Amino acid sequence: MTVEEALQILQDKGYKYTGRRETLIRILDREDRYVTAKDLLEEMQEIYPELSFDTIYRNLGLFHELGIVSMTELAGERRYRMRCNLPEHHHHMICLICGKTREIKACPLDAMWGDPEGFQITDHKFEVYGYCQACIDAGRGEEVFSEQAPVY
Amino acid sequence: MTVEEALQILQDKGYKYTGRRETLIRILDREDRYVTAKDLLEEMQEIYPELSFDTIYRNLGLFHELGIVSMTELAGERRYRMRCNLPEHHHHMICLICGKTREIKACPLDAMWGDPEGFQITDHKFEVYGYCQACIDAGRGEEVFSEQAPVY
DNA sequence: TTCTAAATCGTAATGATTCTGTTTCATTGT
DNA sequence: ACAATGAAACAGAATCATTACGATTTAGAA
Repeated sequence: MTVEEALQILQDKGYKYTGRRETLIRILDREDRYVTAKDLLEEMQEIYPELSFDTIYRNLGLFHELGIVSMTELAGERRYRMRCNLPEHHHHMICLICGKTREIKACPLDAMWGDPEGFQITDHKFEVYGYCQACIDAGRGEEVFSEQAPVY
Repeated sequence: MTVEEALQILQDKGYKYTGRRETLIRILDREDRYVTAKDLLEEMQEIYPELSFDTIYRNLGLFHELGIVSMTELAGERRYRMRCNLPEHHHHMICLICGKTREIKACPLDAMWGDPEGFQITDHKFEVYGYCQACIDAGRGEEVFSEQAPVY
């Protein structure tokens, strides 16, 4: 998903253009990895110091609804990223340190034959977690997700 | 995982036996599906009216650490269940209405050849969501997870 | 039975997310 | 360009799940 495509979607659906929305989309695009609402707020506040969480959440909610962003939970925290542009259905490897992702083209559901007996499938999640080369090389590993959110 | 096995693990690791712990384990075992901490508190309070959330979370944390319970997030809420007893690694289909699970023996990672270039895998998640036959037959669908936690 | 550390209680703190009332602003029609 | 309209944003409070803390109780060992 490019910035332009995202803005186009908003316009097509009749949502208003605002500088905040465009900026938020640009930040998501630039980050290109899973980040928290707080991360986004802090980046937004460099430009709009008065910006409130409300605006972040409201827009993330809208963007998610419109398929502009993806959401997942890592180490007990919700994280968001610009939905990636690969048109085909696919999955991701996610770096637990920096949140960057890498595509996995195969989908395990393809290996199953439709709905199993007595269960109607509506959705699924396949995510592989670990460390990306950049984080390994940089010796990172204790910073970002390290204080592993309490297990419960 | 049976109640006895769970209690044995606690004893082996030197944790104290308490009626509350045993009761919590028995409830988890009886439920045999993903439930919220609140669900557990309410069931526990039928027996121990004074029981606090602290006790629920502290024990769930401990149990999770010891591999007695599994945790996942459905519709924005953390849910817990007694870890199932299948000894081999496997995954689950999860009913979005009642939280019951069904095993999937295959693991998509088996289809991959070790770590991909430049990514060190530490963990993964594969879950299939939908509706179980019992919930379909009972015409459920609007109750349990229906007020879909806001998308964001 | 006594002692000690662990477990629990009671309650407060935290932190993320959501909501409400008011104000500002983008868009549309004049 | 200007005013009207409704959406978006603001400010701050409310809510909810989760975690933390000091005091008390209890399990298990001596």
